Amino acid sequence: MMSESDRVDQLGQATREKLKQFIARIERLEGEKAELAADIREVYGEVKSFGFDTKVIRKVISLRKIEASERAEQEALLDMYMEVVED
Amino acid sequence: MMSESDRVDQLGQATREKLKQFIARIERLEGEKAELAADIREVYGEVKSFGFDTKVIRKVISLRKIEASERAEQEALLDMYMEVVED
Amino acid sequence: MMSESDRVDQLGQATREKLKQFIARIERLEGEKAELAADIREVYGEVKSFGFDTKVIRKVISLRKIEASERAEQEALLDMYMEVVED
Amino acid sequence: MMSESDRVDQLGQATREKLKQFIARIERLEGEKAELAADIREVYGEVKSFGFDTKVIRKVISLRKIEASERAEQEALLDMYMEVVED
DNA sequence: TCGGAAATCAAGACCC
DNA sequence: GGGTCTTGATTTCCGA
Repeated sequence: MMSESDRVDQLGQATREKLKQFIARIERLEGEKAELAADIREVYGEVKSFGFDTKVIRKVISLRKIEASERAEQEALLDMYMEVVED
Repeated sequence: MMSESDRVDQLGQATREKLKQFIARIERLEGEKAELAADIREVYGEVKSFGFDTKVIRKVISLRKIEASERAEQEALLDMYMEVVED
Repeated sequence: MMSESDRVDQLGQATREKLKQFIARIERLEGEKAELAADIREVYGEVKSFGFDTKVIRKVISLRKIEASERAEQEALLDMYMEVVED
Repeated sequence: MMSESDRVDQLGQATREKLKQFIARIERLEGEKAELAADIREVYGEVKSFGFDTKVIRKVISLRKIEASERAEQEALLDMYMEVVED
């Protein structure tokens, strides 16, 4: 059977290059995402040291997220109605 | 190396029986779930043949689902406040 | 601008009633589907507490599903042959 | 019973302000995080349209992540040794 | 009906 | 160790 590296060798140089670029882009984006996650954790740390209950804060934020998505849904629904009217 | 069937043969009869029962239960439940999915698709078919726009209906239903979860979140938040008061 | 509720008001009473019924039916079916999903999750819980590897069980079930659909395909094929013979 | 808003009113103005700031910061960070997640999804879309198998790419990336953390572990170990030598 | 895009769901990681 | 977050897999959905 053909080994993995043999197979990789058969990829064109350009293809291999493209592959490397994709991986690099994804890894960079994931790195930034991980940094943001760390930042968020840090803020929660501050929140706690300030005497707030992080559990409640989390719940508030998740509630607001749901509210936002409800607004988005309502707008989407309204847009659909508008289209009906326009036609 | 020991083949899969040899290995299965080494399971006790009772264990094998139990395994078959689990699989049967899951398959039955998944079958029922699939039936319900088919029923839902069918209702959307009726909806469409009735002249309603299924896209809108879907949006309405997802909005109502979000509303329900918002209510749940609000209750959870309220519960947390209540605990604070009780303590 | 005409509000959404104004527009809904313009739907005939019967149409509105029908719409409500459709939504109610779909929501009921989706509720039942969600219950079954919960049941299935529960069975997997039992499976695990029984010492089986759920990952393997999942694979077995998906294989059996594929086999079943293959069988169905083969039967369909056989039916076609049969029709040819009959005709 | 005291309403939620009554209770919030009892918080000092400064405290309330601080709370709002924390929530705003977290929501902003989460927004950016969500954008990055969308970007990543987009890149995977490109990957696919380029003819690569995303499953394989994902596996490569997760392997590289593990390798990176192994390297980090080894460096940490090496640092420990170095400290011992230095002391 | 197929294929891709999106939602959903469960498992694993990870932090507290 | 409990709970939350994230990821990966599966399923579902829609358009072509």
